[in-house]
Amino acid sequence: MTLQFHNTLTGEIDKFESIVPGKVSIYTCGPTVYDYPHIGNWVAYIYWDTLVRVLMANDYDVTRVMNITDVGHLVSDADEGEDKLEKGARREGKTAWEVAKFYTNDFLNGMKQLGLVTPQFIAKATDYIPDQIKLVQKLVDKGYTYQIDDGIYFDTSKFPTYADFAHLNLDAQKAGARVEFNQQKRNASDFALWKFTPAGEKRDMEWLTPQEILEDGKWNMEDGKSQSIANSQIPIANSQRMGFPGWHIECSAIAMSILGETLDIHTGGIDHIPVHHTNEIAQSESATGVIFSNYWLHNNHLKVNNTKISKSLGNGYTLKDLQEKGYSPLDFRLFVLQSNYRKEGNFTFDNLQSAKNRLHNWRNIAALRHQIHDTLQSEAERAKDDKTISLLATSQAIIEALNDDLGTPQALKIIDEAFARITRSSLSRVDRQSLIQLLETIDSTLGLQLIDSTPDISDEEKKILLLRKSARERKDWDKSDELRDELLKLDVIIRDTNSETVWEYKI
RNA sequence: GGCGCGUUGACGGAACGGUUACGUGGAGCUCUGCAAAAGCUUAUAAAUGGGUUCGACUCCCAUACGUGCCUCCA
Repeated sequence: MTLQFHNTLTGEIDKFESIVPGKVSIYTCGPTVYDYPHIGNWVAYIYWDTLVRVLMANDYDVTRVMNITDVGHLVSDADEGEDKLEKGARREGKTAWEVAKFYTNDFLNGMKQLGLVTPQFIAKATDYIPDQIKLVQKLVDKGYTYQIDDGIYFDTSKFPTYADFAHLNLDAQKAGARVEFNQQKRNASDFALWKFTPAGEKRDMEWLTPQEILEDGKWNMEDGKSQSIANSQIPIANSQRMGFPGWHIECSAIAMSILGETLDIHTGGIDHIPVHHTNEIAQSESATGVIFSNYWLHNNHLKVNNTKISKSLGNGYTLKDLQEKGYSPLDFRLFVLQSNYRKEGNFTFDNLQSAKNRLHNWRNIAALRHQIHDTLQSEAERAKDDKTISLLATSQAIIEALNDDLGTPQALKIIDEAFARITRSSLSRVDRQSLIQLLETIDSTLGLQLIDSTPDISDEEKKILLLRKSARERKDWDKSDELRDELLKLDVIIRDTNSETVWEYKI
């Protein structure tokens, strides 16, 4: 099976081909750091992490960029309303910079807990202000922009394919819109590239608006009239017009600065299709004249108890909430992998429990590697062994399942079937090396850390096991049960099969 | 008001125009020193009504319900 993904750009499952053979560039829309991420946010990062792991399993050299939106952009697509970071700052009595730093660290910590591969570039928007200005400059120079009272806007009517990506019906949307648009905008879909700090305000995060991106060195004053900055009546301070980037410009600027004008893959949530990604495409392709990204992958959303997660409803659990209820980030990771990234998921604690149990069972399989010895049989004999052969084929089957548009549910099924073959057979017939190899494949593609999370039992515990073995051999059942209880207290469960005794983790 | 999506068993969740998905949980049986595991069995699976077809969970139409975007949010 070749590597293929559902591409929003074409609406089809497309065979993946990178621009440079063997190398792939990916841009992932990252978090806005003004609050704790909820489980719905994490779903996206888990799926895109799987994408990266699958590409690596196919021997691609992956260069991935994820932005951190640490500059306040506005709360709505209409470029109106309160700024999230400034709002968060007020809520917590901190500056926007402090808020951004705090939640950036929290996010990075969450990534670590979930076992997400760190992107090669984690780009903070505030570190790329000059790049963003440069991109605005380019669009100004090419005539794609216009300036109104509150900022510099992109004229979407100058990008004829604007509606194509999201299959928008702009006229119908305008007619049905329930929000009022900024009356100065030429088209309802026009968006801000650069916003001016409102007169008389001081923001925590603001930068000097370069004269070059302003129209003829003029700007509209509050009375709506254009005045020249050369006018000596205007105080010098006013000529230093402060501003900040619009909502969409950072992703284009960061992506192209680091990865070049055309990316292989751009990822994000489906909610980004109609506005954010549509705007990214418009501004990027207007500036460069070449296609911005060859593949666009979008993850569906997660619901909680069949209702959507939203900040305003306050039903978004955080990783910490899950941990307080006894579920680890990896339990959640397996829960997420149980469904396809394009399907709307539904989170309930029952479902999470189901994933937790599944992971626990898998860990007990992984622990078997400590309990079997390297087989002494020859290569020829090993090749004859069904179990060995099927375990080796399983690794390849997992990768092929994932290659087909990130088929994580199918991959999990393959793992279950392979593990079932192991539990059914006598331990002496399982080849240790091929089990380890399978576990390594699972960990590298799905990030479940089966190997790291399943250490061997202690020497003390092994000693008890041996004592119990001899007690059983002389049919001293009282002693045997006593030793079994002793191990249970140490969180080791044992079970006796026909030929041997197997230990498992209690938790 | 405009545009779109979904509806599979107790729960989660796949594939597929005809063949047991798989997992988690429940019940029963077998095996077993006990326990556990495993194996086997089991519970009216495809929202509803039509249509196409030799045959539909799978394709088409309608209805119901749910839900998403257009407004924060992945």
